[in-house]
Amino acid sequence: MPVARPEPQEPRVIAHVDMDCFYVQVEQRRNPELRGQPTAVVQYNDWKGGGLIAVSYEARKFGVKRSMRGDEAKMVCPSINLVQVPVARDKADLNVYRSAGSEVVTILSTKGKCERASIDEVYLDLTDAAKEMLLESPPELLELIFEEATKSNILGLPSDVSNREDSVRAWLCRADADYQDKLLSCGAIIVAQLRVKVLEETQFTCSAGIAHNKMLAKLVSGMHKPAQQTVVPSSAVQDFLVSLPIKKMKQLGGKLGSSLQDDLGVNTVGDLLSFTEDKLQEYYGVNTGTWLWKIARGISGEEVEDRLLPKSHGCGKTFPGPKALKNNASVKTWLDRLCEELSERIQSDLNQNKRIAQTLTLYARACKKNKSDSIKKFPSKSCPLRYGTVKIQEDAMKLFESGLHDFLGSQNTKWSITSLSVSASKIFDIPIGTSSILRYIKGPNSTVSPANLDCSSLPEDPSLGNKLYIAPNHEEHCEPSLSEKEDYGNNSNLAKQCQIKEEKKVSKKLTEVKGTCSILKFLSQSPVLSEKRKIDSLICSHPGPESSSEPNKAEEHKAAQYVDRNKFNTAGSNSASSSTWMFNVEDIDPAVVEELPPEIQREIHGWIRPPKQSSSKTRGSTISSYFQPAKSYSLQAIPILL
DNA sequence: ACAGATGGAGAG
DNA sequence: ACTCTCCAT
Repeated sequence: MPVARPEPQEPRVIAHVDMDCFYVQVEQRRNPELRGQPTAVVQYNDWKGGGLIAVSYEARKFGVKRSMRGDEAKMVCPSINLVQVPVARDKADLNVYRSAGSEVVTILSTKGKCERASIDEVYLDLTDAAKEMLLESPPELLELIFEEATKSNILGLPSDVSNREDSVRAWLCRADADYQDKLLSCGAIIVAQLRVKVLEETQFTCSAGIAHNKMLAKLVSGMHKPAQQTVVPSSAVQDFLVSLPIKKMKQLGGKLGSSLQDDLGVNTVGDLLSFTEDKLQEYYGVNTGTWLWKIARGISGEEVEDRLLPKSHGCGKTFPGPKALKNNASVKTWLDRLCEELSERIQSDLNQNKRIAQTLTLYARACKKNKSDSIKKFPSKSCPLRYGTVKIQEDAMKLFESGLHDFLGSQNTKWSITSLSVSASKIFDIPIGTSSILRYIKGPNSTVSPANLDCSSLPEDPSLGNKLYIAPNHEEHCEPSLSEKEDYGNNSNLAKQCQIKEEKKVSKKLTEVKGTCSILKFLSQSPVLSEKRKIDSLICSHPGPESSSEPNKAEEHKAAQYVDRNKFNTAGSNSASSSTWMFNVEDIDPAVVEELPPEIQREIHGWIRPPKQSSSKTRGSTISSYFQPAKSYSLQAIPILL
């Protein structure tokens, strides 16, 4: 349910920028012959020509609509070009569109706060930029108003005049405008500039709405398309809203909008005005009631978030009709593919944006061939996200089994899965200072790089367990510098140890480092390092954090340790060119953390999520707890930035 | 059952 | 914290 936000007192300048039939434009850039042609982007061609997900404006003239089938489109528009979405791992792969969207965001985020609202839409808060322009070069003094800006559509301004651009120019420059409208004029000019820049640098056109809040900006960004922008002067708001069909309002396109129509007889936003706030709260609760009352008056306090990246990553596929998955093996096949893609995407998010996802969720839709209660939904399931393709695949499969268990209940009927998806959410920036762990290990001013770590003479004897050897590349390898001393204080056990060892074994090439087993294990296991090194000798035998509390999983965990030796091959598959390494919590020995200096400990604890409440009460059944994927890890992943 | 894929948000 | 439902494109 929508909720009203406190509105800022100061007038704002907000823009909503929407790419015109974006996927089509991306394909047209790739193949310029498609420009100016009726074109649609379609996914999966095999059934009735595939489903349309973007339609060019030339094709729209023929009545081609999104979510038509390719065959239908051909019927109404025989000359249409149907371009297929790229396919990877037997599923649609939208990555080309995602990165094209990023190109646009990069440009649009240069003039103020920018919120990526979707793959092809952003909100901008241009208040500051507009104010600045008003001070330094107010439109009324501008000799040459920016050409594109004069093509704006100004709500409330007669548009059927012969010299439209002149009247727009006059409006943008009028000296007697109130402060708010002057800011909007500046906003319109800035947006026009941005749109031209987007076109120049990406070849993509877009449309935009400029208003005092997000709601109005969004409402009008699509009013004049393609490649146009629309301004909403505050004086035009009321007239514009009164006649607006209620369903056109964002958030009212669904059931709430229908309820407004069917239950209250509200068909336009104007109709809403006759209801008091109390009355609306009575019908729809205090939150939604207040929100409705305000939006009817064009009031929306929603802020533009400063966020250029998505909050989650998901990938899924539907298995309609006869394609439904009917056994565990086929589910596993598809889940593995989906997880592979998801893993790649969170890995590149980590590498490129230094962000970590914490939660893995599995969604599915299922049918029971039983009879009556086939309306029952397949429950979604989440668990801590562990990096590495194989881990994600394993956890996702466990989530599926858990969900299926709940879905079937006690019944023992046939089932079929019509849709599967996995998603990674709760994504956080890696805290600054993260690299201090590696700095610490490497020592100050060290030029040690993974390649310098000498792992060629690692002990063959697994019983050496917690000892690994690292070759310093110069004497001061472990000597804390002045700043490092400040950072870590005097109780730097490891540094001291290193230092002592260094002094003792000054003649020796290898320095023994105690207590850093897990971290060094990680470093030495990285594919960046050596491939010939014996992995077996590196496997530490420290117990997993959950093995004591969940005896029934101890064995499983032990086995997993050995299976997991491949994890870095997948988690860091492109780590040769990457600047980030990941390892999972089970790869770090808690005892190691205690040996680290407080500063480092604090850093690590900053990444630790409080452990979940003991699940033994809520999940009493042995069966269901068996199906639970790893839940007891309090820390899923630790990044090391190089 | 948008025989799609992806994303965001609020409520319980 | 997890799950469900709704909404948008």
